[in-house]
Amino acid sequence: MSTAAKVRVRFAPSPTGQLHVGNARTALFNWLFARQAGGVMVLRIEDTDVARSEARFEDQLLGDLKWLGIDWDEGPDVGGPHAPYRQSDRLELYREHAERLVKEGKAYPCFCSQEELERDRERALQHQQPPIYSGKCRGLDPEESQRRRANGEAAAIRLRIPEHPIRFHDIVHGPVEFSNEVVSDPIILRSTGIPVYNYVVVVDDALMDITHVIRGDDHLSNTPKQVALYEALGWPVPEFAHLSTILGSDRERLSKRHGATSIANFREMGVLPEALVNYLALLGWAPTGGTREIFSPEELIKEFSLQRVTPSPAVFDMEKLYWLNRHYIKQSPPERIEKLAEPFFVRAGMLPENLDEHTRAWFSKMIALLVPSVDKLDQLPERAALIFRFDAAAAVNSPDNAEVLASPKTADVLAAFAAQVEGDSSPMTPERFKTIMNEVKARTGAKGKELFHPVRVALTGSHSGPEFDKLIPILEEGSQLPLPQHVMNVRERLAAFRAACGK
RNA sequence: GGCGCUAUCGUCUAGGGGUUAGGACGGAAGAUUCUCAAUCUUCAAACCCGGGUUCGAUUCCCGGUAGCGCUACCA
Repeated sequence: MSTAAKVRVRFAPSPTGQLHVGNARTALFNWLFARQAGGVMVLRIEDTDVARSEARFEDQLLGDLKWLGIDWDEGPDVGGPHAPYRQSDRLELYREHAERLVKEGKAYPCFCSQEELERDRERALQHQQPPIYSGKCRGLDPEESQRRRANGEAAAIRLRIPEHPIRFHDIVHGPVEFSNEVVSDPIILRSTGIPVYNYVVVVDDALMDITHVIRGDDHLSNTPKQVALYEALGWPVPEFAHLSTILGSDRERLSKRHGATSIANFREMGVLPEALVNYLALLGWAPTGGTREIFSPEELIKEFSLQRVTPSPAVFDMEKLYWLNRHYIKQSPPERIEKLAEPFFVRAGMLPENLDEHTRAWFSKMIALLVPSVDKLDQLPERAALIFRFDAAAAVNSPDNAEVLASPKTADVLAAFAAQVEGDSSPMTPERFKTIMNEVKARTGAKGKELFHPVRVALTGSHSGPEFDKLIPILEEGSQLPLPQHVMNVRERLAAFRAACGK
């Protein structure tokens, strides 16, 4: 291939379901490669499997890719010089080239019935032989075949596999060689006239001038057939790059069984797209030196290299994704996180549909308080339970609090704290809280944990939690806001807690 | 069954004929804080097995094993 040839890659998903992380990673590597080379990214929809393809999946697919920040220069939605970009719209093309191959003697009609083939196959398997096509119709006289077809006899079209080993180059695996003995003449056009995937993909890739085929390594074993097809069709063979499989923690192919696997799942969990992109890039690829982990999409475009892609399969590690997600959440402008987090709170019944100015300002403070402790945005409402769902009775009865509540100083501390709070109706500010605590400390002699833990339990229901300095204003201001769920302020909490203790 | 691909800490990986085999996630410990989270510091943790080549293999070659994939008128 000449170096002047413009890089053209394609991502060719089937619209049969959600975009899976494995495919997303393939799309990403294609995109990174294209953008780095200043090449063209093509999106092609492989919808020849009519039974499983659905239009709504195609829309989702495009949406998921866009969400990840992956764009394309040619595709079903934007068109392009090689349109159409949906295989179902290209059927005529496939038939045309198949007939051409037959005419040139590079392919031939096969009249074997499916039952017959199935029998052969089973027999071969029983005798522990490779179940390859017998070649029965290979030697049929072309004119005779032509006549039978003209008479309406159903025939599939098979490619004649050459009598020599098939070699090709793979950027991540190096040179690959397959013996032709094991690649029996594949069917390219079914007797129904519907073309077969391995054929279609070659016609499309060739006609779309794809220079680099970057895809999952489940296609590696299909590649010899495809190479034979390119050669039979008289088209240049592209470069290949077969990406390893992504596995689950049990080293089995990643599936729904392993939890979140679709891009939509991650989006709904509150994983940021740049975190997912960064993580996916690191699955199977590492930069020179191998020590850097954080990459923006722009940096990935600069650094990425197919030559540095590992051939070995990688286990998807949710913890590392979370680490990156935490990183990007902290890096983000707070307004962005607030905006993304808002729906989670609305859904949890903690926020109204539309926030007024005061509520928004308050919400912003709360997010700042909660955000350091979450892996993903959907954990925010549960972290906010200490603000929205204070339950005095549960606090009193919780085994986690038993030790604190049984501690000798606790009763004194709480009594002194209550006396201070109740003896003064001025607003509860962090400063006032501090003053009160100092007073309680002086009166009871308690300090450190024995001072703070009882108060913490009484006000939040737990002996662990965020700093009071930040928490108190959120409680106080929250209690003034018209929220779907009332936020109890310090006085309310204390009263409820003491009442619960009394029982 | 055949063919193919793969094999470095638990995980993602760097490296490579002689190295203290590096980084990151996670784990552990410590610092900090009333506590949790965050943050910082430190620690533990790996070359699948067997042959060969070689003065020397984790690295190169062969075999084994294991995992995965393909073996369709699926994609």
